[in-house]
Amino acid sequence: MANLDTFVNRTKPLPVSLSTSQEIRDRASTFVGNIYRARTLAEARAAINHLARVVHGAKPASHEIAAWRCMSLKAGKTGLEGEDDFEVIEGSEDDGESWSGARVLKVMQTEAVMDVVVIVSRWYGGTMLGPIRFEHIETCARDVCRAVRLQDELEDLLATLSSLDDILDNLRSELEKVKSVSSMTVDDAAGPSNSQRRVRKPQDYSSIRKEVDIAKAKRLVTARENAIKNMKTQQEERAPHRKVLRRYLSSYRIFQPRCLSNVQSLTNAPLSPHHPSLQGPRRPPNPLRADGANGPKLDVLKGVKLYILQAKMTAAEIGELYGLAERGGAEICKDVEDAELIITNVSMRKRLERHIEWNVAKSKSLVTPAWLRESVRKNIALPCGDFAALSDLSPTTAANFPAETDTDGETGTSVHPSPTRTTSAQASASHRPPSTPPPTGPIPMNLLPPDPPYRCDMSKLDHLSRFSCCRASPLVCPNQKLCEMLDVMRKTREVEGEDRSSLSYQRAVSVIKGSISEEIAHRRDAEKLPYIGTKLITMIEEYLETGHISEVETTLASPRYHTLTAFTTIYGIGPKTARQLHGLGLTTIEQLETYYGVEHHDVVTTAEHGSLSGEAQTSAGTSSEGSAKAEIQTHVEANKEKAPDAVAVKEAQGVMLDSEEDARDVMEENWIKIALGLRHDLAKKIPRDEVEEIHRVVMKELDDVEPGCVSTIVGGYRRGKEECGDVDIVFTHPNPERTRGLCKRFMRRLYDKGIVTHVMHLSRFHAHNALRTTHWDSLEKALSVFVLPGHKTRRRVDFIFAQPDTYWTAVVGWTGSMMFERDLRLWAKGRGLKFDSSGITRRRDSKLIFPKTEKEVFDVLGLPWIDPTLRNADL
DNA sequence: GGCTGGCAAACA
DNA sequence: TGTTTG
DNA sequence: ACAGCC
Repeated sequence: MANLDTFVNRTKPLPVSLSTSQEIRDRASTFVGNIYRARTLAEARAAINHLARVVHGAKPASHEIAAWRCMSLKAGKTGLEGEDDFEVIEGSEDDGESWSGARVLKVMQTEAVMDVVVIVSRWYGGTMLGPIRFEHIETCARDVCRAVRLQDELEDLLATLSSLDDILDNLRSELEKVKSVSSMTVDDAAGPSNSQRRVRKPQDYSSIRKEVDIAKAKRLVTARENAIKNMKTQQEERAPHRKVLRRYLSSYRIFQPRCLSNVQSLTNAPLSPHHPSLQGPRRPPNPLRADGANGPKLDVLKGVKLYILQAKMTAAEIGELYGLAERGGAEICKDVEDAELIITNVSMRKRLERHIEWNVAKSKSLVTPAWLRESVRKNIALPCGDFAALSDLSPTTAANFPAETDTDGETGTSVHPSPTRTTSAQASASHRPPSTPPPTGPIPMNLLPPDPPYRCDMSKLDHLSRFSCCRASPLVCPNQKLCEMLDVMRKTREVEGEDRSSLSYQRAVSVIKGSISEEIAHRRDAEKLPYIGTKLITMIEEYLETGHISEVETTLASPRYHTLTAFTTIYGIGPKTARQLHGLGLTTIEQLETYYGVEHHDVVTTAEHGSLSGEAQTSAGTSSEGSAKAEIQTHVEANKEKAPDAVAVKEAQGVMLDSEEDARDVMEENWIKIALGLRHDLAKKIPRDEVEEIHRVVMKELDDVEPGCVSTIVGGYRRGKEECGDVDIVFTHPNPERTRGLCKRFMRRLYDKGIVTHVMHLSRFHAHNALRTTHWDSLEKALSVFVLPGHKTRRRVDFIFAQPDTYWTAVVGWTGSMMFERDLRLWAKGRGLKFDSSGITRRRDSKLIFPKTEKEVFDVLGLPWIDPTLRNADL
């Protein structure tokens, strides 16, 4: 063997299959998939050849169907200029099995694997399989793609784990050193406190690797992180000088771009720092940001007036630089004119002139972000000349260097500008007292609402566009009555499960709301509108002549319509379930309650908190509940009584139900039961000022959990509704690492404090798997039931936590309205983009785009700016 | 005339 | 897996 | 069971 190996004389290792799928056998044909790493076309080709000729050499397959996706440098590019230097090279070959290569490629695209080649081999057995063969081929391909993704994720986790282990070790020994020096109290150590300085044997994670136990790896990572946190607090208590600690923390952070270790183990070629696999969803946190923004205050830049030009910067970088500037004690100017020093990534005069006048620039010192980083790191204001951002300006940059002038005298300017705000886009921003600046540094300007607000240029809107995101749709339109009638049609179609028809009516409503500024007086006013066809014209004509629409009237006269729509108002009951329940013979919500076994004390939540709410109580309860009210009293007094009562009611009406077999399926203790209990509260609209109060309370609580967060109230409130069905809030934190898992932590706290009574839905998103490696926590959300302290009525509040990079797409995505969102996606699709609330992706190459402001979301999509209050495309 | 119409994630 | 949610 | 696109 050794001889053979030397004989083969290869410079590269043989391709090794990263994963092999299960064999699929169907009528004498066999399918099996393999996946190989391939960073270039040549590597892909080598793998294909190797599989076909060597691996399958003894028993050649009839077809070796292959597809590849490689991220590669564009010709003549270095990779140093950013993501634009890269492109995706993808392709496929059928090897006689027509169309199949493309199918494999499609699977790879949806599975978002990159830098791999997938080969599905088929041994043909003599029987034609028909189209089913494509399913087999795709199954094999999907198998191996998913396996590789899991492997990648696991390797990432293990790499993190071992680096965390190292840090932990170092921390332990440091801690012991400190202990032995400072005092003799050894008793209160955390963790294994064997004082011997033993060298840790490298942890054995091979079983995790073998079992591909991602869950376990994740648990271990969390455990290590917590351990480190504990050590850190201990260390801070014991040793006031934190330099050592910071060194370890920063080493941890530096290691965090875990994909780096992965990628490099696969190839000898060092990766450019801009390789998209390092950008993309899992962005490598800048190590300097980690302890840059949070480190101790310095005086290096005291009195230096800085302006940070945000053009060509990522949100993360902006955050980092603001943090550094704050830490260095610099004064951050809102206006270029006030500044002496400009931090910028722009290196070309033309580009700069779009933001700053040339004459102004000439009087300043323009440096790259590296200057700020280095100055803070070395704790000395470095000469600017070495960091000139524009070579044209390097003389003035050096000459205008402000730190050289005596700054100590200007004590007046060293007052902190403190642009810090914890805020929403609304006027009701919750301000932090100026005396206590947040420990996390100032909030980057781009995360704050724009000042002044964007103006909506009506002339740019296309009122006859097919997309509601190109139109201005006010809350109420001149044809509101007509819209309400059409919405009745929409609703019947919806509850009846006729989606297409429902969509048509919804479109019609949105078109009318967005395109007509005056009342429709004649059918020709409506005829020119898109989505208004013959049927809609007929209805509109009838409305114009008679003031009503017969089809709407008959619908409104139908008990079934009212039952179904009433049922669907309950959280968790959609059209299908509503129809099922109706089919069971249930017609009122009260019957639903008995059906689901809701007990009355569940129902009347408001009264439960205090029987003083007699008024609210009667208005909520229907007449049939007159006796129910009495029952509640007895429940509260004597709990023993309630069970027989409830059962009795249930039996009385539920006899017929018991005969239904599948009725039991729906009966389980579930959200529907709880939602039924809360229905009176949840049906109530929330006035704007209460929305604002909820927001204030939420921000105050959040400030204790994680200071420095930014938020925007979205949803109907932001669209200007006077009364809202629920409250939606989008949050982020300038430091991306602060947002991870924050949703869960925060909900836990609110729940413990009794502010949130139910969490119906808690999620970690794994959206936007656009690149090879999985990325975590693009968006987290919680749907909750919330009660303001001191209030009685429970409210639906949705919490959405976004990474700073995706903050504005999240805001746009959650501001709505529904129709506006659908059309945003549709519009984006038409322009080769994919929009959702956690990002914008260019379909061609899966490149992620992170708009830095809400306006930029619209710019990227090529849309005119539309004010939130004009996004009411639904009724 | 045939196809599309928004979408992903979490429950049950 | 289908249903519901935003 | 409605409308638009190709």
